[in-house]
This record gives sequence, structure tokens and C-alpha cells, in this order.
Amino acid sequence: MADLPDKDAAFIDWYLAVVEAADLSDKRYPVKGMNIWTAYGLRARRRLDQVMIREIEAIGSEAVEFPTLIPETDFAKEKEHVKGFDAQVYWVTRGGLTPLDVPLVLRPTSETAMYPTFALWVRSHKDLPLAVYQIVNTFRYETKTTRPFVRVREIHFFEEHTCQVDDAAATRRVHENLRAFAKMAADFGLPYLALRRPDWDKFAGAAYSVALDAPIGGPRTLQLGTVHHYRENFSGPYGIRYEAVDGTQKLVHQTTFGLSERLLGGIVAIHGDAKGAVFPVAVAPFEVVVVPIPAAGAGPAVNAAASEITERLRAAGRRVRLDAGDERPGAKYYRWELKGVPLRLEVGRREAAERTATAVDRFGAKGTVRLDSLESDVATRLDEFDRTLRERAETRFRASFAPAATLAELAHSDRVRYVGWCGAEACGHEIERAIDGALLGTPEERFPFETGPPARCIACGVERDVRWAVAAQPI
RNA sequence: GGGACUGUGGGGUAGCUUGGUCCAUCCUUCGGGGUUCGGGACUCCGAGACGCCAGUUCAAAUCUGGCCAGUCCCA
Repeated sequence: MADLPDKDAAFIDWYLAVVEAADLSDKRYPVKGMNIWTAYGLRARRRLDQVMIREIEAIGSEAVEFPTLIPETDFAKEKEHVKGFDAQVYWVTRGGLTPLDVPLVLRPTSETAMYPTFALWVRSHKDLPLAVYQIVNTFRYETKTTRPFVRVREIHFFEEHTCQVDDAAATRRVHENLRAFAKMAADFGLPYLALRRPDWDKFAGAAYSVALDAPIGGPRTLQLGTVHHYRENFSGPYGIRYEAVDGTQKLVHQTTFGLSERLLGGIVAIHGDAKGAVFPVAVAPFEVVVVPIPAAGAGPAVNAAASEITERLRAAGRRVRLDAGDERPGAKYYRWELKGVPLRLEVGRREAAERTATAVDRFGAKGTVRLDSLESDVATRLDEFDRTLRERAETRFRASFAPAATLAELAHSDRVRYVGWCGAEACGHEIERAIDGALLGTPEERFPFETGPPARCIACGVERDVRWAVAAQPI
């Protein structure tokens, strides 16, 4: 097994090598940007989905599923949206040999699939708020280089869509979504910033967009998800109206919340290290791997102890894997570390005799668990592992940012930068050119740095109405 | 959209300039046997590739053309 490229010096090479070596995805499928979900990768993805489902249902969303194909006539109703997606959708233009009168779009996202139906579902203020989500595949014809999980053409997409009585209710929903994401991110151990995108970079058709960005080393960031406030931009063209308490007809205000397998890419990118992937317990395909260490004469006792441990942990609801394969123990350690399993339990002649197991977490912290108290000992170790994981990520997160006072400081930056910005688009583009990246936007909720207000716009120098903005190189 | 580059077993590579030494090198992987097993074991046997289609030639992994796929840069 070859060593991995250096994460800091060759991040992309490292990332691709980990995804491949940990067997999270098989990218040899012969269509660009469409990769195969392997058994191990799919286990991780399903864990992510479950966390998303738990948190979105906790704020009152219900699961639905809309069809994959959208008639062009519906797709084209909201002009900005169409303009934004026109160049990157797949078209179905034939049914068998017959050209279709109305071509069909493979959904790049589902606004235009859902909203004609929302107009039928929403009649009265009693129908509001309407909050539904679906986890489905969407398709975008990416022309840039695709990367597993991070930039793909077939996207495993979580999308919540809501209809609200007015702007204020929709704004509250945006913040409910942000809090729901905060809970998900806590499970994933992912520190991030919620940034309101500048107008030129918002979602096509949105009134405004709040993106969830995570620094992943150097000046680079990864966008993990987005929450959009549409106001009446879609409800107008799609006729989503309700009769208010006072008898008048009103357009709903809408929001959406989107996440994808990028979260998995983010988890690999942020937690991974020189030994490979590192999964937080909530996401780990296997929380525990049990490795028996055979010894001459003690084989049956060792195997019996390993089996007992595996079965008891499984009965306790743990995702556990017994690796009894015919390899040297060391080879197994390396592989399961590469695959990011949080905790390894080793059982050899000594442990079997003492009714214990040696526990080593993914960071190398070593200890002993007793079979008497196996379930609770393992739970304690996993909690400690998760705490370490979070602290490491949080420490790196804080070290990822630096302020900049001049445009020159942005060039060849080794950090994500926060700068004073007057809000003017021209200044924003100057900042983007200077960092050779993007102005990600202004903090929507918290700003994690101890810092006063910015003195002046880094581009034009004005001192009035200046706010902090974050500039980086999104991948 | 414009340009440059690259396609060799499952993965990574040597060979390509100057056609023949190549029924293709090495590492890894995979299957089988044996000895092993407390941090990537050893050994024996075996499996597996020149992106596709034409052309030039006595002879093509190597040269030419087209196609397909991929990567990077620029708009």
C-alpha cells in the first residue's frame, strides 16, 4: 500500500488518494462526474442522510418525492433561475424514437418541479407554512474538472422547500434552517461560517443566499450547503397564492435549504490526516473494528473473545466490524486507520485471558476496556474520540483565518481572509481579483473572531457602512 | 468556446525521441499452497495491460490520421 501524498503540500492529490484508498467511491464509471457509491462510501452517506433527516424533521419538515423530469414549459417560468441553469442541465428530447413536443429537463434542483404543484397545495393561510424536503439525485452538466463528492454531475441532493405567509416568516425559517445545520455540523464535527453571499453570487432566482462555508486548509474553502430566501420571486411566476385571514389573496414567501454529499467531501477534507480518513462517530460506517491477534495455541480463546465483543457491541446498537481475515494484525491496523474507523479493539492471548481488550482510537490514544463493562467503556472511548476530533477541527478552524488591511496582503494568501468591505460590487470584484478567488460574503449570524468593526473598505478606503467580509479560494 | 498535454493489467509505472532486443519492465493488487501472526510478513506457484478504428511498413506500445476519454490553462 503506497503512502499518501502530503495533505498540505498537495491537497487535491491527497484528497483523491484518500477517497480511493479508503474505498469511499469508485470514480472509474465511464461518465464524467458520475461515480459509483461503494458499499463503504454508501454507509457513510446514509449516516449523513440520517442526521439530516433527524434535524430537518425536528423543525417540522416532511419527506416527499417529486419526479426527476421537468417539462421545459415549467422549467422556464422563472427567468433568472433559467438563465442560471440553462447552460448546465441535461435535456431529454426523445421518447424512444419520437422527438418530444415539450423537451424534459433532468432536474438540476427541484424548484420548477415542485412549485406548480405547490400552487395547487396552498390555498389558505391554514395550509401554511408548507415545509417539505426530499433526498434525491439531481443532475448538472459540470464543465470543470469533477471531484468525488465535491463537484459531481449526478448529485445526491438534500433539498428543503418551504412556503411562508410573509417575508418575516420566511426569514425566521432561514434562521431555523441555519440552527438545524448547526446541529448537523456538530455531529459531523465541522466548523463553518454562515455567510450571506454578495448579490452577484447568489442562487439564481433568490432574493438572497446564505452559504455554509468551511475552510479546508490554506486560502481554500468548501461550500457545504446553502439556505435561500426567495421572497416572491418564484411564487409570482408559479402562482403560489393563499387567502389570508383578511380575505385577500397573497403570494407566499419561499425558502430552500440545500445540502449534498459535499458534506462527506468536507468530512474527509477537514478531519483526514496523513494516515487517511477520520470519521466522526455519528458518520462512521463502522464505529468500532475488532481485530483478533492469533497466537500459537491460543487461537480458539482469542477468536471466542473477539466474537463475544463483536456480538455484544452489535446487540448494544454499535456499528461494529470483526476483521478476522488472514492478514497480519499490522496490515489491518493500517487499513482501518486509512478507512477512518474511530476505535479499534485488539484482542490477543493476553486480553483473552484477562477478559479485556486493548482500545486504540484513530488518533492513537491507547487504553484498556474490560469485558465486564464493555458497552459503557466503548461508549466512553468513543465520546473521548469525538471530543478530540472536534477540538482538533476547531483549533484548525480558528487558525484558518487572518484579517487583511490591504489588497496586496490578499495575494498568495496562506489563509482565508476577512476584510473591510463597503458593499459595492466594484470593490467586491477588486477583492476577488486580489485573492484570485471569491468574496464569499458577510457573516449572517456569528462571526467567530474577537474583533472590532473594520476601519475602512480594503478596496476603496471609505469608512462609512463598512462591514466584515470573507475572501477565499473556493474549490 | 479557444489552446496545450496525456491514454500501457484492478492501481501506479518502464519502454515511445531513433519502429525490430517487447507474445512488454518493476512495484502493488488478485487467486492457490506452505511457514507465520502484539504495527504494512516470508516463500513457492499462478492471473492480469499497450483507449478505439484506419493507415504506413517485411515489422507498430513506438510513426501518421480520425474518433473516444481524461487532465491542465485561458475566455
